[in-house]
Amino acid sequence: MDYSPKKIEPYWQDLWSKEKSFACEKSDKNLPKKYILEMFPYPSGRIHMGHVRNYTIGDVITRYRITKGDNVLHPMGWDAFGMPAENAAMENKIHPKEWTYKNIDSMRVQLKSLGLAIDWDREFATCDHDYIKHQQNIFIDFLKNDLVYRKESEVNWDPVDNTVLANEQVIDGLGWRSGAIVERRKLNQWFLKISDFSDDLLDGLEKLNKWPEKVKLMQKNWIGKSSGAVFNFKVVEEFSKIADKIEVYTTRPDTLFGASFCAIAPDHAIATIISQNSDNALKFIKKCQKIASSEEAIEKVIKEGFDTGIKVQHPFDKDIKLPVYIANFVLSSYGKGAIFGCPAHDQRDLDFARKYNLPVLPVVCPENVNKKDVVIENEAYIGEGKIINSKFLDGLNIKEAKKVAINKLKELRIGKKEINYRLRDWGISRQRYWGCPIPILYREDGKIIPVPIDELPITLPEDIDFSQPGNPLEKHPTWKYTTCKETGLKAVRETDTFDTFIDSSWYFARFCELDDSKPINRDEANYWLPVDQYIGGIEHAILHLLYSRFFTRALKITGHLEIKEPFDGMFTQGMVCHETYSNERGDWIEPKFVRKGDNKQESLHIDTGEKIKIGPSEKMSKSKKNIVDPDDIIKLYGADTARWFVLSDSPPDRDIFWTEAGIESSNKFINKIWRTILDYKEIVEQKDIKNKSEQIQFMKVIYKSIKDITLNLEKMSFNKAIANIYSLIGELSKSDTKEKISSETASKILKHLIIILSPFIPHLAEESWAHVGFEGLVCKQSWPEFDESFTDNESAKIVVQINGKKRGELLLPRETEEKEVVEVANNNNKIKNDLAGKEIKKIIYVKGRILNFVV
RNA sequence: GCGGACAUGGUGGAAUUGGUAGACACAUCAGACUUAAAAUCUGAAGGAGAUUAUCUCCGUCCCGGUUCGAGUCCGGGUGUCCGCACCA
Repeated sequence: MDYSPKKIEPYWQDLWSKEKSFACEKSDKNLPKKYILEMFPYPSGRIHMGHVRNYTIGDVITRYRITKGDNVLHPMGWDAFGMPAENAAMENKIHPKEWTYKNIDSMRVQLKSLGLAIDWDREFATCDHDYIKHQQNIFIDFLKNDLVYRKESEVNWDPVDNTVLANEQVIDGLGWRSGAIVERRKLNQWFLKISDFSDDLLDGLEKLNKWPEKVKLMQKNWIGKSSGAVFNFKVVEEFSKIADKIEVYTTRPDTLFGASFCAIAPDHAIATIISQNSDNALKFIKKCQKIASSEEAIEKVIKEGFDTGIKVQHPFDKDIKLPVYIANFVLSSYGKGAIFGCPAHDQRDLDFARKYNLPVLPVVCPENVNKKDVVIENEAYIGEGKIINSKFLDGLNIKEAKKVAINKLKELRIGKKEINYRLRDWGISRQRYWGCPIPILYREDGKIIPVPIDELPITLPEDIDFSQPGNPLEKHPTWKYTTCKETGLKAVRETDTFDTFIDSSWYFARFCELDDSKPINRDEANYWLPVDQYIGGIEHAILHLLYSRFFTRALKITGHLEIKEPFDGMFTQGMVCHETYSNERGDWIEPKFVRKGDNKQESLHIDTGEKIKIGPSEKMSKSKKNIVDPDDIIKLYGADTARWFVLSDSPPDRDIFWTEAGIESSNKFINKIWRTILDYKEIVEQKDIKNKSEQIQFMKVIYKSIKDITLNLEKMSFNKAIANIYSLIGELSKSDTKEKISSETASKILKHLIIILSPFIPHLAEESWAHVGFEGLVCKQSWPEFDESFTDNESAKIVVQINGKKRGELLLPRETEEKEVVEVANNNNKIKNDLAGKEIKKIIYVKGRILNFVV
């Protein structure tokens, strides 16, 4: 009987669906719970291999936990708002809503064809009116609890299209559609006070011990807590009309005597004043505004400054006067938007000082270097040392000098110690149509008020025009005009929509119960949350996870939740990569159009016969066309084979390289499993009795495998679990094994084997379970316990080393004492020879492992 | 530019967390079955060398260090990938 995924996979998918096998029970306090969640997908229309990998990993854990007897929640939804829908509207004249829901429908079918153990009863999309309603409700609660405010903030502005651009739409400083030079422009926008939680978000990381260290480190650096000082530079008298002081933040108050200039951000208040009287300053500021607003763009730009002519006094020495520059690398959003530069001990300041011929005075002397020999060439010294050239700070180390300098600033009443954070408040306004409307009214009397709760949801108008650039909500003839019910005054709606990160910051709580009456059902959330295992790409390591952690805290303050941390366990999976192919004209070619030539050396286009150049394996992307469509793979090999491939070989947190050979070999092995099961079924039916002592050996094989696979599953080492299965099947399918195994042993092994396989290849497992004649569904069986009495513990291979080099090995009982092992080793011919004529200085023995002679 | 990660045979990876480097696979080669091919089964295999059933040396990106012992720990470097706040 052939293995036919085309027939069996849809059959079992239908059955699971009909029987609601994975619809999870409501909270049952008597049952241990597990909430397994993968990051929900953006409904682009087609699933890609990254999805297959992500959801397969989650599915294996889900199915495994079910067999372990847990009450498992494993839901699915859609992160449905976002720019691609608007782009599709502009390019293909299809309404974003229609486009999105169509995509959801086709992706749901695709996901179901993977055989995922998902509770589809809890499905929702973030663009559903129901979800919008609750999200707007939450926002109003945040507003009432003082977690929201409005301020001016910069955006990328395309002066040709008259529209706001996302960072990804700015390519080398130019708008992606118009090609115009992008400018920075200030808009009034809504912000969430995430920075109030900086310390709490930082401290919370320590307790997240089921998170990857690298993710926690990235978040820690992102929050960027630093200790330093704020203080004022007094502006020299003759410029006092412009300003009397400049406030700066520094983490190096110890280097203050090495200061040779001050620099302010291009949008600093003083820069604005200066630009009113200086065309050159204005020109320079305008030039700075042409740099895109992303931090990356600002940091990469060549460092330049504009000398304002203003001078400030050194706080510790009135006679030292420093020039003030407007500099393109000073960020107004960090610290005070102004710094002092100490070129000797900061590379960026040094580069700047060399460019504008500013003095470079070293004030830190490295250990073991004479004060006179400290010379700064083209490299700033940022290491430890003793302070020099700094009057009252001389001779102190950096740490002491910081303290003394801060105390002095305090004494002079011009500064103080300050803790600063890199994390800034979360700007949530987007000038786009396809997002959740921000429920705010601007009343004609100037008041800004939330929309009354009973008027929610504020939904998007459907009759919109995408032929004009800009936000269609702004341009809609009627949508934004309304009246305030309470006062009867005229009002205008907020036409900005929420950042889509808001949508994904609480969806995991919504899955606990689709409660009509409120966003989050507290009882259900209390049972299910936190998510026990969250799984997603490393690209979300900072923003999405940090926003969700903040949101959960904010939801606690507003009474929606009782916890602070949403995700107890976090796992970041690697990307799916594929070789890139291009023809001689440099066009990218999809892998399915490439075949090997007759000599196997070259690759050819399947239709045209053109030679194809093979490039390096990179992350699958539409732009390079190095995509393999999961649908094609499932049609050709079946979902079980696809699942098997994405789990095997590479560890799940590393990148995986998709290859034709790899998927084919997976398929071959799946077939081999099927044949082995059929063979064992026959053995069971023959009812033969075989040699008894050999049966114990076979049971040892299966129990050893159960142990290895279980431990590897617990560690999420799916590639190793799969290697264990390869070994097991290899052992079981040997003709010798099949001859000697008894009917009874074969039956026991078969039962364990199929259950073990079920999380990985659920369709094949279900089919074999039924085919062999076991009762019920395999997905509802209990995971086999491994019996330690069958695991071989008695003997051990002990490696004998001389000076750490392997010279031989001995097979001895595991518990053998050192004395005895040395004796056996000394009687071993080879080791005796190797030791001959050498003086043994020391013997190191690690029980059951290694014996090392040091000679 | 800043922050983070990774680097082991021809290829993907394993190594009990400082104790036999290369498990398990892919590709390759040889054999069996076959008229033949495919499929399947069996076996070989890091590199170099020798006195070739065996043994020796070299070998985990590069340079240096700690240790009886380093793929694993420490310092320095190189390369590749990810994130940088309006992509999701």
